[in-house]
Amino acid sequence: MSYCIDLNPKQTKQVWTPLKKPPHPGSVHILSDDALLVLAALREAHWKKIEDQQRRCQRSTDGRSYYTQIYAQSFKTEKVDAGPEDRTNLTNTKNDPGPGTVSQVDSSQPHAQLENFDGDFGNSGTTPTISIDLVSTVKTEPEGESLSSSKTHNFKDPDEQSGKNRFQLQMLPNQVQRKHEIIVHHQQTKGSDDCKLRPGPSKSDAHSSKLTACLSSHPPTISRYLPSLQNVIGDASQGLRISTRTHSLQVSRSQSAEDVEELEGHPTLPMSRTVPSKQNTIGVNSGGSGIFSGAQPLLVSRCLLSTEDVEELEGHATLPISRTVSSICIKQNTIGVNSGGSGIFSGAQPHLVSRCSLSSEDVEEPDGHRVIPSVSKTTPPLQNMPGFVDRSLSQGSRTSLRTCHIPVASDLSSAEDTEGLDDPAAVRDRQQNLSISSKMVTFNTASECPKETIALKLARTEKSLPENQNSVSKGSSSVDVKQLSTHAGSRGRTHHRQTPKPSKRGNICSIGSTSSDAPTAVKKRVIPTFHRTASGLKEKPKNKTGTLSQMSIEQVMGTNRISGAPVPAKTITSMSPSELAKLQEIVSESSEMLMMLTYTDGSTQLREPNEPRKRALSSLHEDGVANSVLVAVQRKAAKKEYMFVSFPLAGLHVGKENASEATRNVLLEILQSNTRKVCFDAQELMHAIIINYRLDPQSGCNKWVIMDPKIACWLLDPDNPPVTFSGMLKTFLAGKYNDQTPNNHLAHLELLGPVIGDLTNKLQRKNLWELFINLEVPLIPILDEIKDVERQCYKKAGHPFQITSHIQLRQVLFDELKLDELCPGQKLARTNVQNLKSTSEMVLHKLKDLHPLPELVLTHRQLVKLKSTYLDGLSDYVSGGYIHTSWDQTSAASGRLQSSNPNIQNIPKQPLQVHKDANGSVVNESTVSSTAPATTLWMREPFFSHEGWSFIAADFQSIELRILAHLSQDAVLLKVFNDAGSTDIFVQLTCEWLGLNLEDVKTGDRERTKRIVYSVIYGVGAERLAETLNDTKENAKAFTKSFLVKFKGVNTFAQRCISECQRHGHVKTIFHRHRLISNISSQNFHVRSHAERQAVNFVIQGSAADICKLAMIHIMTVLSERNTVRARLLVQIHDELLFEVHDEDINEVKDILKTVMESTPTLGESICQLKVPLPVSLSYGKTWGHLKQVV
DNA sequence: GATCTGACGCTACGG
DNA sequence: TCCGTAGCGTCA
Repeated sequence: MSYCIDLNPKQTKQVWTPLKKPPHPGSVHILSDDALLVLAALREAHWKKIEDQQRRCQRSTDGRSYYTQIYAQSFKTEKVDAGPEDRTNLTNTKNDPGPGTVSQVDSSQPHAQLENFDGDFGNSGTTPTISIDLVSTVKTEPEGESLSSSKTHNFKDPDEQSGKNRFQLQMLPNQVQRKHEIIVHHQQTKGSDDCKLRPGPSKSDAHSSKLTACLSSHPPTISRYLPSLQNVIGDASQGLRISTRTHSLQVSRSQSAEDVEELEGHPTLPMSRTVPSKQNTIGVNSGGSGIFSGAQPLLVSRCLLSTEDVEELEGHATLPISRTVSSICIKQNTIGVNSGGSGIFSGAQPHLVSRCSLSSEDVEEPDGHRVIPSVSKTTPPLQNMPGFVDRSLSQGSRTSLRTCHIPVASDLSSAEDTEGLDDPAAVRDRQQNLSISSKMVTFNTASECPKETIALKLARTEKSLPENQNSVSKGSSSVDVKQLSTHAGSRGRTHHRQTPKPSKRGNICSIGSTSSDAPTAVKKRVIPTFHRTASGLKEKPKNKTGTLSQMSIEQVMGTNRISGAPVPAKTITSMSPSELAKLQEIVSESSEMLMMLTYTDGSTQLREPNEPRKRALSSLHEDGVANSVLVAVQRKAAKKEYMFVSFPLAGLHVGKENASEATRNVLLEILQSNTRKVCFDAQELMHAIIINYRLDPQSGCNKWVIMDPKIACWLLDPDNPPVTFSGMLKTFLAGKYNDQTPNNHLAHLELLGPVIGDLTNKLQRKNLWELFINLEVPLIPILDEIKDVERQCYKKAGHPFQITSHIQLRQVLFDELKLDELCPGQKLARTNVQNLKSTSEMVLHKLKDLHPLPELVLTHRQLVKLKSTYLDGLSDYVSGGYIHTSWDQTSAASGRLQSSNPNIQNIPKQPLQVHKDANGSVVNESTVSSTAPATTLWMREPFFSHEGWSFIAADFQSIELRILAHLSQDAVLLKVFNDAGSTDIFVQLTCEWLGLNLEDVKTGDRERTKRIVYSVIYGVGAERLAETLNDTKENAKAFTKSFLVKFKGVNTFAQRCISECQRHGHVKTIFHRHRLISNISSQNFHVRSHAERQAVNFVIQGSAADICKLAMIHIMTVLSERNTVRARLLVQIHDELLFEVHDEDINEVKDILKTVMESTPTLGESICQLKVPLPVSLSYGKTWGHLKQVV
C-alpha cells in the first residue's frame, strides 16, 4: 500500500495537529510535525503495552484499530481554546483524565480547525484510511536536498513536478506483521512560517533564526518542542555535531532487515557475537546479562540486517540486523546495536536511537564556516551547541584540520598498525571522523582529590593535559599520525582489529587468581590522556620537544644492571638507630626499589610464588605464609649498587605486640615515596604489608604505586597472562635473563629492574604505557579493599565461598549459620519468582545484629558494585579521555530520557565510606566509631571539566512533590511550597522525624526521607515501609496514616487517578502523555493494585518528565540565542541538567539557568501553569563529584 | 567440555 | 503490595 497526498498549497489545507480535534481521516491532507512526532512518541511508548494488552485482553491484533481507538478517545473531550478557568489540572475535568487544557494556536500557523471528526479513525469515508498509528520513521531533508537521493522516493505523487512547499506522506507496509512505516519527507521552503523540523545544528542561517522565533512566539506545546528536543539530545549525547547541517533526521525506526550493503570502506563480517560499539566498529552490546557481561566480544564491522523498509540515507548503507534488537546506536561513525534489559536480545522492539547517523561524508561546510574537526582542551566542543559560532575561526587560529587535538594515549592499539598513513586524504578523513566525535563528559585523570579519596584516581598529574595535547598536536609527528590512523582509521581498510570489551575476569587485579581464560582477542582499551612518571607523581616534564609519554618512560627507565654477587640482606629489626637513619637517607635518594615477598617455606614471589594454595592461604589468614618483605634499594649515587633490607612480616602481631615505630616508618617511607618501585604481583605484597603491619587508610595505602611486571605482561598479551616469574621471563623476555639460580633470592630480585625496563619499552611501543601506569597500577590498592572484606567473610563463614553468588550466600546464611532461625519474630523477605529466602539488602540489614557476616556482605556488595559497574564498567567506555553515552528517547514509558552504554544517570551521587579498624581491616559501619578513619569513594569525581571551564548543575527541587501539590491541590502541600521562606521539604520532614535541627540534617538522611515520602505517596505497604524505617509494622502503618492525614489531598488525588484510569483505560500527564494501564480492572488483587500504583506514579513522574524536557529545550534555545555565552549541555539526569560553562561566563549562565528554568512552568501559560513555584538549585565546580551549592 | 542464552537477584540512579 | 530505569554476576 502506498498512499500519497497532494499538498498543493493552492488547495485548502487540512492540517491535523494534536491540539486540534482530529479531522476525519478522509479529510487529512497534512499531518503537522507535531502530530507526526506525537504519534511516533506515543506509539513507541505504548508499543509493549499494546502487545501486552492485546495478549491479555484478547483484543484484535490489529494495533492500528487499537491505537486509533485510544487516540480518538483522547481527543473526544478535548476543548480547543479553553478559557483560563478551564486551564486546570486533570482533576478538574470530569470526563477526561487529561488536563483539559490545550495551547493557543497561532493563527499564523497553517493549522485549521477541522470539522466532521467522528472520533473514530476507523470510520473513514471513501478515502483510504491513514494508519497514523504506525508511524515509526520520520525523515526530514534540508532545503535543497533532492528527494530522489533517498531510496524512500518510490511513491507516486501526481504533483511531484510542480510542487515545492508540500508534505509528502508515504506509508509502506512492512512484511512484518503490524510494523509499518510512514516516512515523511519534509521539503523545507523559504519563507514558511511554520516551525520546521530542523535537525541541523547550524543556527547561523536564516532558518535557524526563524526556528528560534517560532519557538519563542508559539505556544510551547511539548509536541512542538519535540523536534528541538531531538536536537538537544543529539547535542548532549551523541556529539556528532559540527557546524554544519545534518542531512537527515531519523527519529526512530523499527525493523529487522535482511539485506545490507557495506559501508564504504567497511568490509562485511559476520556477526558471530554481540559486541559493544566502539569507534569505527559496528557491534552489538549485550545488555549486561549473559556471557558478554564479562566475555570478549568480537568486532564486527557490519551487522547482518534485513528489511525492505529500511531505506538508505544518502551516503549511508543500510545495515541489516539479523536478529531483533531493541536499539541501534550510531556514534562516532560507529553503529552499534544495543539490546535492552536482561539478555542480549530481550528487547523486542528495535528502533534507532536519536539522530546520529552521520558519516564524514555528510559533513559539509556551510558558507562562511569551516568544519572544526575536533575539540581541544581550550576550546571545548561548542560546535555541538546550536547557534555556536566559533569566533576563533574567524581569527584564523584554528582553521586547520591538522591542528585538531589528538589525545596522546587515545588509542592503545598497536603502533605498528599504521596502514593508510601515506595517504593524506585518508588521514584527513580519519581526522574528520575523529572530529565528529564530540566530547560529552571528561573522564577525570588529573584532578586533585581529597586525601582520603581513592575513588578513581587514575592519575595525579596536574595541568599536564593541555601541554601534553599541544605538544602532540603541534608536533604532528609520525607518532601522532599513527595514532590518528589507528584511532579513527576505518575507511579503505581491509581488515579490522578486534576491539573487545575488556574482560572482567581477565583483569590481573581480580581477586583470587589470575585468569586463565582471559580475553581471546587483542585488547584495545582507550584510556584518558595523562601521564605520570614513576619517579615523581607531580613532576612536570620540561622537555618541550618530546611527548610526555616518552619522557615518562625515560624517567622511569634509568640504567639497570644485574649486579654480581649481591650483598646479603639486612633485617630491619637488627639495625641500630644510626643505621636506620642512614637507610632512610638512602631510601629518600634512591632511584629504584625492587620488592618481593618471601614465604615461610623459603620460597619467594619470584620463585614459584603463585601456587594457588599459597595465595589462598595468604588471602585467608592474617599470618598466612608470607615471611618478610625483601627490598632492594638502588642507591642513586651508585646506580649499580643495591642495598637489601628485609622487613619481617610473620609473627609481627602474634609474638611481640607490634613492629617498632621506626621499622614501620621506614617501610611506609618506601611505599609512599615517588621512587619507582617494582614488584611481581604487587597486590599480594600490599595485602601482606597492610595486614601484618595493621595499617590504616590514613597511612595512604591507596596511593602506593608499585609497578607490576605481571600486569604489564598481561596487558601485552591478555590471553596468556604470566603465572610465575620464571614463566614470564621465558615467555615475554625470550630467555634474555638467566634465571638459573634457584636459591639466590637476591639475584632474582635484582632481575626486576631490567625486566620492568624491558617491559616498559614494550608497553610504550604498544601504546599501553598510559593504561598500565595510570589505570592498572592505581587499581591494585583499591582491589585490596575488596579482598580484605572477602577474607573477613570467609573467616566469619568458616570457609571460602562465592560471596557474589546469592545461592551460596543463602546456603551459608540460612543453612549453615541458620540466622533466620535466630529471629523468629521477623518475617524475612523472599525472592519474587522462586520464593526463596532472599539475601537482599533489606534482609541482610535485619540479620546484621545476629552475625557479622551480613554486614560484611553488604560492604562487599557495595565495593564490588562500584568496581564492576563504575570502575571497570566506565573504563570500558572511556575513549580518548571522554565518555560518550547513548540517549534513548523512547524506552521509558514514563516519558523520561534514558541513558545507556554507559548509563550516566545512575552513577552514585553519594560517596561510599569504607571504614577500617585499627588493624586496617574493613569494618561494619554500625560497629565503627564515628571517629574511625574512612576511605571515601566518589564515583562522580573522575569527571572533570576542561581547563578554564566548570560544571554547573541545575536541578529542580523536589519536582514530583511539587507536581503532586499542583495536581492534588492539597492545601498543606501548596502552602509549604508557596511559602517562599520555607526550606527544603525533605529536610523539614527529616527534622521532624529525627528530631534534629535543620543544620544537622545530613545529605544521606535527607535522601532517605525523600525515598520514604515517595514510597508512601505511591502506596508502599506497611511491611516494606517498616523495613525501610527500621521500625515495626504498626508504627509504619501509623506513619503512613498520619502522613496521608496531614496531606489529605494526596490520597484524594490518587483515588481520582485510579478512577479515571478505570474509566478510560489510560492515564495522562499534564502534557497529555498517555500510558495504558491495562490491568487497572483486573480481578486479581495484586495485579490490580500494581496497576493502580502505576497509574498514580505515571501521572506525576510523566508530568515531571515533560516539564524537565521542556526546560531542557527552553534553556538550550535561550543559550543558543546568546551566542556569546560559552556553555554546553552535557547530561540530563531527569530533573537535573549538567552544563559545562566557561569560567568567564559562569555568573551569566547561572542567571540564565535559574531564570529560564524556573520560568518553565509558566512558559506555556495554557499548558502547565503550576500552582506552585518550581525553584531550581544550582551548584558548580571543577569535578562532578564536588559541586558547590550556589546560595 | 566449551560456549551461549535467558532468568533471576541484586544494586545503583531518579522521583 | 512504591514507581520508573540500566547494568552486573550467577546459574542452569
